[in-house]
Amino acid sequence: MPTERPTIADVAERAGVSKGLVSFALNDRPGVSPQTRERILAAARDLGWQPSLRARALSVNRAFALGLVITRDPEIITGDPFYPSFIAGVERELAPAGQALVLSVVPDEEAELAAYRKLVEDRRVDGIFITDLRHDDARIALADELGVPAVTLGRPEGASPFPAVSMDDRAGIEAAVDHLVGLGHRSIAHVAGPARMLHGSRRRKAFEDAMARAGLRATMIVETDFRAADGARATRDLLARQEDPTAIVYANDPMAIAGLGVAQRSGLRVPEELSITGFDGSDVAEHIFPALSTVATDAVSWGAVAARVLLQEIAGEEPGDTELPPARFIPRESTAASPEPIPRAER
Amino acid sequence: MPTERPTIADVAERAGVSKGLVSFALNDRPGVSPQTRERILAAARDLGWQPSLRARALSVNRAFALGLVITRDPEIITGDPFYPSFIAGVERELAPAGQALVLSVVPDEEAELAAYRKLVEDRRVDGIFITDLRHDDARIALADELGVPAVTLGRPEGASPFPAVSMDDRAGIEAAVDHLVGLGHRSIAHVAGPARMLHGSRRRKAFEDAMARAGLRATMIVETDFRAADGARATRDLLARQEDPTAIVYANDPMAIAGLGVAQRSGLRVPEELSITGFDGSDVAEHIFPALSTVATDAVSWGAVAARVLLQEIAGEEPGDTELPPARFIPRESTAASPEPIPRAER
DNA sequence: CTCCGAACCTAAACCGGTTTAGAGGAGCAG
DNA sequence: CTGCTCCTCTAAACCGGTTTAGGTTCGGAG
Repeated sequence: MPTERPTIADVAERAGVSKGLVSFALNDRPGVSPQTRERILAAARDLGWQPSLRARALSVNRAFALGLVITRDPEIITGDPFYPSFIAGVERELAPAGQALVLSVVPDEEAELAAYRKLVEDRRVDGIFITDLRHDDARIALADELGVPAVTLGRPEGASPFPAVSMDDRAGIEAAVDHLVGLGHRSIAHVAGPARMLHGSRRRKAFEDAMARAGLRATMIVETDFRAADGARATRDLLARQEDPTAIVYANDPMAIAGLGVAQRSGLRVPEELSITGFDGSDVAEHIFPALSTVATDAVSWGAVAARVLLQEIAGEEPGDTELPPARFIPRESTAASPEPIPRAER
Repeated sequence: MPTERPTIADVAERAGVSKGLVSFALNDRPGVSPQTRERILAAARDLGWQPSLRARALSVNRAFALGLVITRDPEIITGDPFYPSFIAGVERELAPAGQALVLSVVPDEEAELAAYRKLVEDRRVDGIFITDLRHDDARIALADELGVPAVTLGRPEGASPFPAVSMDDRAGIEAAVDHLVGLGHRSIAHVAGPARMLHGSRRRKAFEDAMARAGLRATMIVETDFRAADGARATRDLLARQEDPTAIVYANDPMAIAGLGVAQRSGLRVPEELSITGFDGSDVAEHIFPALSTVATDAVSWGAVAARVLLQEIAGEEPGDTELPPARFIPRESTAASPEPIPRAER
């Protein structure tokens, strides 16, 4: 049976000083003579004293934890390559700082707001991550109302009192389009994410801009919910159209992989007859056949930097916005020269 | 500016009673007259009082949180379909109970033990989940030493003081083998998980048993680290052997998808020339071509039940071991009748 | 020799709850 | 009327730290 864990009072007694002085010594604060400090530290060591995070939390009014809420239908959360890496990056910063991550996974936006509110009102966390920004994102106002430090992944549309950590995903999409145009494609479609999600519409805009710059019309765009099933549906839609795309730019990898499945199933050869690009650099995308050309984002760094910024903010500094290296396009096997434009009927 | 949040003392003053009585009233404990109780509740409501979790944590010596440590190389964590669903299930139980989940993601086993220890010694959590059991798992002893309630996913090998929540994954593997044998396959290989992970070796054993029962020899088994890249490597190994498998049973979906890629790349038609099965029922597996026959596990329920058991344990009950419905095999398109056994040379 | 300030330290308040010991009053039995 | 019990409630201790106000001691300046 583990004997009662020693408290600061035990240390004080053993060192023959007052509680307060022990606290000073242990926190490296001035006003303690070197000998006494040494004696106190020795006593603490002898007793195997460890600070009680709870007592500290109560007296200094800090949680020593950060909060993240992920909004995903639990049945379909699988397959998203972003969060696990992001969290690993966050952890990389938090662990050495003695902070922890409190995670909530909720099914919808209503529950999301409630979860953030609860986390903050319970004072479980000192700051929150706001990921997957949406248009008119209610979380910005909520965090502001709650007076909690926050960091946003990407810059929100309106004014935001919080620092943003952004990664230019436009560059990756543009590079993908440029790559395809360079291969002779002129009929390029885009399977977009939800328009209400900022990165969904931003990638779509990037697609449109890149097409325009290439002198092409971006007419074939299908909106999805980012899920593999919807990526498959969107691909079927596109392949059923009059004007047949010779290339499809997907807003994420799971949809691209599902789209590849649809194309292959309908007898289309990839990349000979249809080129495909993904987004997010998931592990498995590299190993399918043909290997998926995709846009890699460094979610690990994103998490690490966001965590660092949030900690700075909590510490009272005023970190500015941060721009991470842009997402970069990785050509692999799923993209190739555009086929001769042969009317579908003759195929 | 949010005015200072009211404390229990404010409520007491407004209701004209002592702090202690307020605490009694708010916790529905006997010894408070109905009128007074009503007055106290009204006062709390008027002031918008909310309990301070921190103060409560300190006085009742509880964290109101559970801990989970995930061990994965951050660079390759992506693609694992299990944890996101598992966590969603956990959350489903925790949120209504007013509990939170503290998550750590660490790169290796050493850091894993340190993370658990830190979580518990900091008293950040009241109980821990032990997932991905290994042989001679040091975490059992650690949890025992720390005296922290725990729940294991699956039954560990040795004696364990903790309740286990298990899902029979053997059944799924056996069903997969039976399915393949029924299709005429006799040369079936297995791409296994790490032998030191319990579910890795258990699935392998299930494979061997099922093969034996069918009167077949389980000679073609390759061990991997569960990652897509290693699944691809294992597949190349198998396809390079003398005795050519007509079917491969993979220990998880990412490896199966990668293996499919390898097969297709080498010109093998799936399922006509090679049948493939996966494990875990990831979202995307359903949408590739051919759609992956796989074994579905209900990770969401697993999380929910594990959380419930852990909460019971913390509440002082002594929940027994739980057995979830077994994993079940879902035949799709990646499995078909065995090809005629034609020596490779003639193909 | 006196006075002042710095250095070191103690005692006590504080964070915001829970819990215990016991006070006071009402109701009831004897 | 007395004594006992039960009910309701208060005061204070407690959880384990941090922080503040203030008390000693000592050396050096005047």
